[in-house]
Amino acid sequence: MATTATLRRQQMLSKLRYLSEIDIFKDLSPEDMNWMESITTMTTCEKGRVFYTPDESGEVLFLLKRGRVQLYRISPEGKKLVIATLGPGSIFGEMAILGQGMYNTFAEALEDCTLCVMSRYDLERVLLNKPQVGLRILETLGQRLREAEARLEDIAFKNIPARLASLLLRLYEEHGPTIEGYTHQDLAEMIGTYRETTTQILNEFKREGLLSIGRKRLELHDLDGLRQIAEA
Amino acid sequence: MATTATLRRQQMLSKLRYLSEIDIFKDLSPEDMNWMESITTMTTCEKGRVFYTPDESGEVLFLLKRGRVQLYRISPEGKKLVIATLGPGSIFGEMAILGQGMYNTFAEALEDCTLCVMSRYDLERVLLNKPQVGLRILETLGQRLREAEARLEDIAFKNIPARLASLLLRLYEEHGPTIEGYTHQDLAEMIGTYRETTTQILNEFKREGLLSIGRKRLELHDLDGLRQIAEA
DNA sequence: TCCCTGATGTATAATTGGTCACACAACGCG
DNA sequence: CGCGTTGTGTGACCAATTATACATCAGGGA
Repeated sequence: MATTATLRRQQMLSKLRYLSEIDIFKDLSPEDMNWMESITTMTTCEKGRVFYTPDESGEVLFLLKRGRVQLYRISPEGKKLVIATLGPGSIFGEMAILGQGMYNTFAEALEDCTLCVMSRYDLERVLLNKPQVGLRILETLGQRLREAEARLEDIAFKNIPARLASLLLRLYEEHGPTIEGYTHQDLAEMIGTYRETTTQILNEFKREGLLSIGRKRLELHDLDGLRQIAEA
Repeated sequence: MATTATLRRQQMLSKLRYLSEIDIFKDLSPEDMNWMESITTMTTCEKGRVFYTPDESGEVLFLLKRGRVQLYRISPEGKKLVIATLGPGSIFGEMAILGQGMYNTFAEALEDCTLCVMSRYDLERVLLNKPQVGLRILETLGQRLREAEARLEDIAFKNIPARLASLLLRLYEEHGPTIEGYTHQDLAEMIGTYRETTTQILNEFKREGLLSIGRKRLELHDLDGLRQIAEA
């Protein structure tokens, strides 16, 4: 039954991921789209650029059209924790609608990105005129809330191996069995631990035949084994 | 500067708390309100009742009119983690709009509650017809997201004393310097640790003159001291 | 090619916090 | 008032992680 639960969870995550791809504006008419175009500013942002930091106060909403973005926080000691990794179709800076910036949060482009920027005021106008858009936003917000709460549970209940296994399974959903482009450091920041610890656990996993390791490259072999570890 | 940051945070939390009191429907006309009444089911729920469990599949949205509700999850080992404590005006089960239940989550009435229940379908109708309502919901959802992410940060970066101090400061915002009605067990569940550990730390705090302890009762004396501990 | 830098491997001490096992105190109810 | 239940206090022990300190390795650019 443990396995059933995990399976169900995997399916759920797939679905969520799918939902995140939904275009917020997909059910607007062409004229409405034109209107939207006219009030939003479209910008691009090269890979690696940190385009939002806690001190900038701009009350804006970002719509990610292309590329991937990482939101993270930095502890007083300089430790980094990745809060969310967002793909095309995502909305963030939603807190703008609360009249609050993304307190404490940095946003960094993981790839070259295209994004729309809206002011709080314009957002409100759009929402009042095009309720469907509100529904879509509600969906993506709800998704992020669920992910955040799930991670809260993970980090509170699970030990590091379980968290790492969870993470690998999530990455599997996105990338398939070959996960490239992440350093141990990156992985560590996503589960809130040390790079050294991550290396240790990965090697344990390797010893158990769950995966094989290359430079910035992981190959998952035994998904069920990982799922079992992720349970604890 | 550490103190400044904390102060800013406290103010922020106050504001959030205030926002959470907003009535979702406050800018509807009386006729609209009647319409709302007609499509929602109003129920009451006595203190202590667990009125939502993970196995019930009902795709519903709850609107809390009166009382307080606690959302929590239970680990496979039976450990409990409080995800959120909600007051009047809160919305939950929002995941209904995603076509997903509150996976894994229990909802329990901390006090006698009055709540409205809506189906997913009705919710959509309301949102499309009354965009202001969508805005309000977006606000409260955003607030919960922010709280969840803040807790994620806490639990990832801070040690138990810091988390406990944080919690006490949050409770201070709600109850003032005298915090009653919480057992050590309750506090432990909110920060994701053991009752024994909580007792230990509380006594340390007492020794340092930060607070005094009674049965189900805490009296905060040195807020700045607590803030300082909460930083780490 | 050589060197520099980023990435990975490992070992070790120091702590924290989890876990178990009780003793005791306060309250509430018959 | 006595007793069971619930809340609190503490100690011992131990496993998991932190934190620190290097060694090594791979790849890319000068």
